[in-house]
Amino acid sequence: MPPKIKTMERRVRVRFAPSPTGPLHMGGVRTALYNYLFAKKNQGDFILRIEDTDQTRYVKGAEDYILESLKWCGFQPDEGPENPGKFGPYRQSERKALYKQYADQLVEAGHAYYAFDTPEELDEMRERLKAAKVASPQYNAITRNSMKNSLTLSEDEVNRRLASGGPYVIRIQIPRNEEIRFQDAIRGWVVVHSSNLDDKVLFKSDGMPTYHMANIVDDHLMEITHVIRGEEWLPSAPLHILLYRFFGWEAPTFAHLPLILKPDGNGKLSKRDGDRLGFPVFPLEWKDPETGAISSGYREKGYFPEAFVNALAFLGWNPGTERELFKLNDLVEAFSLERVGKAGAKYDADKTKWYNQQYLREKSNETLVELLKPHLAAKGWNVDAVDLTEMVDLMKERAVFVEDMLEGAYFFEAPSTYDEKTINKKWKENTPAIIEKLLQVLKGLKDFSAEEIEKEFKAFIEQEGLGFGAVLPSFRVLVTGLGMGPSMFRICNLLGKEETIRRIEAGLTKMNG
RNA sequence: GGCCCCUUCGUCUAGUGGUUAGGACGCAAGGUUUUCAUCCUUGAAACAGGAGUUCGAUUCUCCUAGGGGCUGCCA
Repeated sequence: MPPKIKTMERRVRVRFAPSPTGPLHMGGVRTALYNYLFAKKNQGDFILRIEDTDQTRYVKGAEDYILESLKWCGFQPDEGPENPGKFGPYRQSERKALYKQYADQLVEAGHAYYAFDTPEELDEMRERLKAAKVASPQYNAITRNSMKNSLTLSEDEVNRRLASGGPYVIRIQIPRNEEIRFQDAIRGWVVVHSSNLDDKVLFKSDGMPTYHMANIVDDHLMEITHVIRGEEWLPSAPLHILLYRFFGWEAPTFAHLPLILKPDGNGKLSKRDGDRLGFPVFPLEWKDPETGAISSGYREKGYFPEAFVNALAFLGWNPGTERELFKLNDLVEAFSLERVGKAGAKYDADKTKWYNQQYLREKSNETLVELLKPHLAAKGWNVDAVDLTEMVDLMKERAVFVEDMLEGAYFFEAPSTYDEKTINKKWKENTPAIIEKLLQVLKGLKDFSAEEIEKEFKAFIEQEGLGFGAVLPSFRVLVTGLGMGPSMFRICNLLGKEETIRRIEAGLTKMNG
């Protein structure tokens, strides 16, 4: 036998398919991230498709929010509503006309049927089954026989109802007794018996397809090769497999991602968690158009996108090495679906802060100055007199966020209060006299460099027979108002001789008074 | 309730049929530092439980427990 000819590998195409029902939360961002990483790793396409088939849940601004979030994170779709490829349109609402024929096709083939039951009748059926202690009350192979549909009604009646223009839905007809199996890229074989599936609505009475229908049709038409989505979709994957089979289409590879869980109690992290847990669940700040309520975002909280993305990537995936710091392009290189875990991961907000600290320290002083400037401007400080590069160099080691460097307020204005704890502990009876002497030493300095100040300071305390602890804290608090901070000598140098002396004199006066 | 998925330090995780079960965050101690932070060193901290397979199971199988998801004309 000749060897099997290996067909040309299809170009990898993945999609991120959020519904615009509000801001995208971090779980959604991670799903988008993994899709992007997988696509880029395999030289494929990352597609954004807006799943807005539920017109009642549409939220204004949500789509823009999604786009902006992806942009902030650094992974933008190769095709999407904003930059259509040849598979458009990329909003399902704009593809509406397309779906009906596929639903009809299924009806004709005997894989789907019309159903006319009202919502009340459906409720009633579920209640009845519940009362009868049926394990899973659902519209299925058993119950559909006692409902109003094209399987139970006469052909005439069905035609009459359809012709009347009255509401109807199209439901899939799940086969009675068969095992549906598929191989998930993350979980291996998943097997479900068809008797556990229900006759899901494929086509709604408002003329829109449901997610199940639209997602299969669009993934096929858009030539999606891999469906990478959250684990919450796992239970409906068999339904999707069945649909591919009924249409006679090749199913894409499925990969169901583990969920991101709340760090406290239990359950998956959800939009509703907002700021309740002490950290944002959204990439960007979101203002609810209805209530005006604001939910904080990582961007506005001062997180770097690379820190946010790095932290997200490591929630459920790891490279198998001990390296922790990966920027987006590093992630692309290292990523593989095989290394995605199966179990849900509790989100650790502290770890994200740590990532932020790492990335902050990695940035150049010049970059940090630029990032800090808007914050300084907001404070209304005159920053011209201060060497900001030096200031940032002093402050960055102790900062997690750019904004933390604002602790160095004393570079721009003399302290108005003095840290009480330091005063109580360090300001002794003889302190004014010591500071007075120190002041004279400083006044006598020609060279006000940090090195020179340090040298003279040390000589001074030695001569006086004092320890650092007896002088420096008081010195610091007079100049900066604080009991802690970076090198005093560098601070003085940065402030300049004149300003340093002025502050000490002012402080001495204040303390004596 | 039913169905499906999952289970290594507090958290994120690496790992192998025979390892001192490794790393990171966090925590604690010590060192450096005038101080805080940084940095360095050290430490405490895990294979859910029970059977089975095996010379040997954290690793393979089954059961139990626990956790999670789904159970809509929502996605």
